[in-house]
Amino acid sequence: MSQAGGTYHHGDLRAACLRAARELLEEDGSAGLSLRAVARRAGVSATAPYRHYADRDALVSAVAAQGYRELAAYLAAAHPSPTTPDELAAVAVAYVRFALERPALFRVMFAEPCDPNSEERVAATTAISEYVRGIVRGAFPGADTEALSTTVWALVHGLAFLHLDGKLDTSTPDVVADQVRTAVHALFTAPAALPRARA
Amino acid sequence: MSQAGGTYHHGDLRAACLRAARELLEEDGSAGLSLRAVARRAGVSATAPYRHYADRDALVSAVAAQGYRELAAYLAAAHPSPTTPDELAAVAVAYVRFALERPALFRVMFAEPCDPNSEERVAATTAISEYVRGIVRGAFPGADTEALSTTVWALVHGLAFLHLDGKLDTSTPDVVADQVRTAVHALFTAPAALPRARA
DNA sequence: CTTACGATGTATGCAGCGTTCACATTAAGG
DNA sequence: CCTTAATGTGAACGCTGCATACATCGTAAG
Repeated sequence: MSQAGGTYHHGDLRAACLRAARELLEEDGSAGLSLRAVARRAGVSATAPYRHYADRDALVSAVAAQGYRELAAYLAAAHPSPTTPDELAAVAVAYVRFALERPALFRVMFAEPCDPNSEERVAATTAISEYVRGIVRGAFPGADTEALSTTVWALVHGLAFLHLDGKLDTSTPDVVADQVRTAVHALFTAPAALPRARA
Repeated sequence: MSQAGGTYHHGDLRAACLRAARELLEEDGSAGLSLRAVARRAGVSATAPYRHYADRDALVSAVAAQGYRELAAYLAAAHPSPTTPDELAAVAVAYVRFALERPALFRVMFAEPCDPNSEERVAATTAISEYVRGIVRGAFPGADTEALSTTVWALVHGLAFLHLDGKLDTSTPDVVADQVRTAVHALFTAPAALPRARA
């Protein structure tokens, strides 16, 4: 099944479309991600992808979901289970670096109106949300997990987007990393004050 | 000049296109923002807008720039020159509310690859950047203004985006406002620790 | 072995989009 | 009044997403 001769049936068009979409995304940005271009790259007729994706949005959602999974892996690789502020900052740096290394993908993941139709996409996003929550819970058992998770995720996410939009200095990766570390440390020098936050 | 009969020359097509674009954005989201739709709404031929905007991106940039100016005014209206954490939190709440009230516009402003070609757009963004810096400088004279500005803007910006993408609870405006206030206060209970941040 | 069937890919066609170009109309100034 | 530059029009090109009807193939029952 996985072996495709290449005559009429492709073999695994679904995966091939995803691959092609990722490539187009990196090459031409999200503007170049068209179903027809994907089909061309996969060496298949323009309408063939519709057998595997209901419409363009479905393909985009699949790409986004894959991006979420990769992001989770990327963060986990930065540090499996951070507890100290330094370790947490390392994960934050990884988050921003992920965004800057795959800007188009990151935009597809977050900057587009996310329809709650795609189960795959929703699952992937809640997974990363849980991941952040888990980290905060482990690192700051006394704090209001919910509020603190929101705060730290928002901070890191905002840093990623502002860098992506050129609103902050992105001259070198080191500069970026320092900005992120500074911001995260600013947050966690006052964990004791948080537990009183509203639910 | 401003009075247009309506015969052949429109009178102020440039402004009319902007208005139409804003309306389409609110009605159909950014997907519905097409040059042809703008032209139709302005009661003009499909190619007429090209006399005033080089291409679609130029129109979008103009819309974004207008959004930036409105955002600045919106924040200033929340509090002219905040100094206490509470006042600053009020501005932050306004920022997020702006995003949630005009989601499509906010996405156009930030979620799209911002080409540095549009002078108007760059000017508007640096203006708001300076605005944030000014607030931080006034509220926390002893801190590292640059780092702290980055941190607070990123936090608020991230909150806005996560809310926009449905990653946080947006059931009621009050819930949102509380989340924002909590996050901002978490930041500013530890201002004394910040001055040692790198430049 | 044959045959029918479901899954997969193709061909065609429609409407909408951004953009270009040649042309029409008009307001403004010498 | 007549020229000129600015502004709006119309047709046309290639691209897009998408729906529909058709072709091809693996497979499994008879």
